[in-house]
Amino acid sequence: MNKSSKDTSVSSIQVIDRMMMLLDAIAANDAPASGDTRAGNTGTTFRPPASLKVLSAETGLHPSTAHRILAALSNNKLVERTEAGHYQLGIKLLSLASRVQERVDLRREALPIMDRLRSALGETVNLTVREGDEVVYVERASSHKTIRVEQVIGSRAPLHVTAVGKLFLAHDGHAACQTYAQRTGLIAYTINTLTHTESLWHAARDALQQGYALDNEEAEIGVGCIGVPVWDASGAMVAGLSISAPIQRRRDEWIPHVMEAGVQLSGRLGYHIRERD
Amino acid sequence: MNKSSKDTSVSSIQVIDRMMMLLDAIAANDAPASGDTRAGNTGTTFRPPASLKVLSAETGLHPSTAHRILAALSNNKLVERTEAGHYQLGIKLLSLASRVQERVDLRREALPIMDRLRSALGETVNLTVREGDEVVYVERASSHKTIRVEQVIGSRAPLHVTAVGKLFLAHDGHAACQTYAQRTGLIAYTINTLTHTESLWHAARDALQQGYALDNEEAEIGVGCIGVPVWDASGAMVAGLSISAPIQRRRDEWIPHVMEAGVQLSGRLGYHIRERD
DNA sequence: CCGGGTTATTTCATAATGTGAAAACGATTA
DNA sequence: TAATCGTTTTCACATTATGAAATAACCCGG
Repeated sequence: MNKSSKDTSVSSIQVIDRMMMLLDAIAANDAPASGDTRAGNTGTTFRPPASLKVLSAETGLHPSTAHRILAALSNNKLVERTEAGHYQLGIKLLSLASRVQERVDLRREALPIMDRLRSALGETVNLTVREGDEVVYVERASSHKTIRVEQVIGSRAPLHVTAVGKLFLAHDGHAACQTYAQRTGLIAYTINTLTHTESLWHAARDALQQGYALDNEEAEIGVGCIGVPVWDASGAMVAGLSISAPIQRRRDEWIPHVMEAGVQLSGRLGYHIRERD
Repeated sequence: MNKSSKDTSVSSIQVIDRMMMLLDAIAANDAPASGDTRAGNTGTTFRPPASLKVLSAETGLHPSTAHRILAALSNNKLVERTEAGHYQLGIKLLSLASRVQERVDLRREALPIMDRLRSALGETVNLTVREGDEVVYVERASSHKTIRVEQVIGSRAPLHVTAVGKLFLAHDGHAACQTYAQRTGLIAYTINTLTHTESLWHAARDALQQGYALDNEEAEIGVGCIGVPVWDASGAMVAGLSISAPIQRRRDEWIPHVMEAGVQLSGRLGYHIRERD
C-alpha cells in the first residue's frame, strides 16, 4: 500500500508533488562539473547525469511511476533526455522563468523583509548594491528610535569600510581584493578602518565564510553594522543587507536574525540553498 | 464522456498536461500589457494579473479543477498568489531555470541545427555574435562543395556589411543605427555596400520585420548571404545564423529553411514564440 | 448598511485516472 | 549464448483526481 511517511501538505495533488520531487532531484544531480575534475577521485563523489534508477531511488518513487511522470514532463519540455537516456531540466523552464525575471525586483522583494527585520530589532536596515569600488544604498527601513543611524538613499561608501562591502571583496577573491587595495589605497575613515591589505582580506574572507560581516566603527566612530550577502538565482552576489546601530546598542544576538533575512531575500530572488559546498 | 479535447500525446499524465496549460496561461497573461484598455487606471497597476476565472476560461478547465491544480502548484512554489488572489509564476522556476542556464551553451545548441541546415542546402552556415560594432564568427558548418564560402572562426566584419549585422542594427533602433553610421562612416566594402544612413536603416528595419536579412554582395563581390536572428529566453538577440554561398547559387527558396533553423535555435535557448499579441 | 451579482473555495459522490507489480525489452558484459 | 542490469510497457485495481453543486467571501451600487 502506501508507505508515505512524508505527508507534506494538507491538500495537494499527489502527482504534482511527486513531479516536484523529481524536478528537485534532477536539479540536485545536475551539479556542474566545472573545475572539480581533479584526479584521484574516489569514484563515488562525482555526479553522473540523472538516470531513472537514481531518480527513482532518490525520490522513493517506484521506477515505473517515476518513468511515467518523467515521460509526461518530457512531453511538456520541462525535462529533456540526453541521448544516453538520462534526464536534465528542460528548456521550457527558461522561458517560464524569464517571465519571473521580469517581475522580480530587488527592492520590492526586499522591502517587506527589511521592514520585518527593522521591527524585530528596532534599528535601521539598509539594502546596498555594489557599484565599482563602492556600495550604494538603494533602500532603507529606518529605525524609529530617537537616536538612530541613517544613510541617505543613493549615497555611497567604499567597500573596505562597510560590512557588506567586505563581503563583496571576499566574493571577488584574494587577487581582486589586493588589486582593490592597491587601487584605492584603503583610505582610513576611522581609527578602526582596516588599512592593511592582508588583514582586510582575512576579515573579509572569514566574514563570507561565516555568512555575515561586522563593521566595528570602521566607517564612522560610534556606528556598528551587521551585514549579510544576498544571492540571486544564478549564484551571483547581487546585494547586501545590513543593520546599523549605535555601537553600544548592537547585539551579537541579532546576527541570526539578519542572516535569516538574507536567506529569505535570496530565496525571493530564486537562490536555492544548496549551491556549492 | 464529453471529452472533445485535443489529445496530442500518446501517453502523458492528464494532471501534468493540465498543469502545463495553466502555467502557459499564466505566462501569457503575465506578458507586458499592450493595448489593454479594459479599465482606465492610473498608477497602481503595473501588470495584468491572472485570476482564476480567466485561467480556467483560457484553459477550458473547470474552475474547481483549475483551483485545485493551482493550489498544488502554489504549495510547490511554482506559482505564487498576489494578495489580491491572482496568480503569477513562482520563484521556484528561477532556481530551476538557473540550472538550465548553466548548461545551455550557444554553440553546443547551434551545432546540430547548423549541421542539418548545411546538409539540407549544401552551403556553409555561420553562427555569429555581436561584439561592439562588429559581428564575430563563432561557429561554422562548412559546405562540402569545391567552391564554397568560408569565414575564419573568430574573424570579424562590420555590422552594416553583413546580413546578421543589419539585424543587430535594426534591433538597436533608428537612433542607435544613426550613431553607428556616424561613428563608423559606413565604409564601403564593395559597390553594393549600403553607405547611406537611411537606406541602411530601412534595409535593416525591413529585414528584422520580415525575419530575415540578405547580404547581396555587400561585403564581398560574389558572395551572398541569408541571415536570421537568434533570440534567447529573455527576448534579447544574442546571435545570428546565416548561410553564405556564391551569389549565383543562392536561392530565395532557402529563406524559410534558414528562418526555421533560427526559430529552432531560439527555442533551444528558451525563447518562446508568442512574445506579444 | 443592505441586497444581488460575481468570483473564489470547499464538499463529496463518482469513475476516471494514475498506480505499481510483474513481465517484456534491450543493451552490455561474461 | 546466457546472465545481468536498467528501462519501458502492460494491465488489473483502488487510489486519486474530478466536477457539479453548495458555500463562502468579495465587491458594488443603491
